[in-house]
Amino acid sequence: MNRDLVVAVLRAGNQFNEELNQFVKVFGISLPQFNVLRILRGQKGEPANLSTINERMIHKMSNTTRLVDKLIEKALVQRRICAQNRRKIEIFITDAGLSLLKEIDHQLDQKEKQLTEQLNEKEKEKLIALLSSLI
Amino acid sequence: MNRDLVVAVLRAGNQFNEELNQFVKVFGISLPQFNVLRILRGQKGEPANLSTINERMIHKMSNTTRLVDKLIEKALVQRRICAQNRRKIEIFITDAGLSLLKEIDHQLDQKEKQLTEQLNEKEKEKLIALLSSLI
DNA sequence: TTTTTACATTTGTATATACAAATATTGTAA
DNA sequence: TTACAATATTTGTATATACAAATGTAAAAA
Repeated sequence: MNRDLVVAVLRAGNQFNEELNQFVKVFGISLPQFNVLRILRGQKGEPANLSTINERMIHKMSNTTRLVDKLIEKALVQRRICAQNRRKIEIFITDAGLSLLKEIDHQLDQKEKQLTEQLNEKEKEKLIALLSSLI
Repeated sequence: MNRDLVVAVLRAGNQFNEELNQFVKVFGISLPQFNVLRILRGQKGEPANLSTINERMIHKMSNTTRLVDKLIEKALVQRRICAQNRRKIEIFITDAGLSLLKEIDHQLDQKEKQLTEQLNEKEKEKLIALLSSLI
C-alpha cells in the first residue's frame, strides 16, 4: 500500500519530467534550466544568488554553478558579484530570457492542459492538496 | 491550476527520487538499478530481455544495456543470449541479487512508511487512484 | 536465394549530474 | 590584529544519462 503510493508518485513524476524535458528542448534549454529561468522571473527584477536558486529548484541538483553557466552562454541570464558580500553572486534574467519565457509559456499552457486532462477540476484540486501534504 | 498540479507532481516525484536514491546507495546500487532488480524478481524465474525491462522501468532511461552491465559487474544479475532468437538477451537475477533485495526490502518498508506518513489510509488510497488516472 | 526491412542490442560521444575538495570572502574569538 | 570558523561558490573528477549511429540477427519480399 505504501509501496504502491511511492511507485505511483515516482511514475507520475518521472513521466512528467520526461514529457516536459522534451517540450522545452525545442527551445534549446533543459527542464531544470527552464525552472531556474522561472525562479528568476519570479524575483521581479530582484537578483537571486546561487544558494537561493538552489533552495527553490524543483530539481535539487548539486551544481547550480554549471547550470547557470549554460544559461549565461545562451545570454538568458547575467551574473554579477554582490557588492555588499563579495562571496555572493547575483543572477538576473535578461530581456532575452524574459522573451524566451514568454514564448514558451503560451505553448506550455497547452502542454500542461494535456498532461492533466484526465482529471476534472475537483480532482485536480484534491490531488494538489494531497501532494502538498505529502511533502 | 494545471500548472500548480504539474509542479506538485514534479516536486513530489523528485523528492521521492532523491530520498530513495540515497537510501539504496547504502547498498551499493542506484534507484534505477534497484527497480530493475525488482522487475527481474517479479519474473519469478522467467528471464526478461532488455526491451521488456525498458518498458517496465520507472525511470525510462535510454541505455538499459549499460545499466544492466553495472548489475552484472556486481554479480546481481546474469546475461544469456536467447537460443530461439539470437537478437535477444535474457537477463536473470542471481541468488546474490535476490538476497540483496531481501535485505533491502525490510528496511525499505520503514522508509516508505516514513515517506507517506503525512497521509492516512483513506488519503493514500485516494492519491493512488488520482495518480493512476493521471497516467 | 538474394535483397530488403524490421528488430534487439551495443557502442561512441556529448552532455548532465553527483560529490568531494579547493578557493575566496566574511565574520568572530583570542 | 591574527587565527579560526563559517559561508558561498567554483573546480576536478567520476559516473550517469541521452541520443544517434553501428552491429548483428531474423523475417519478409522479390
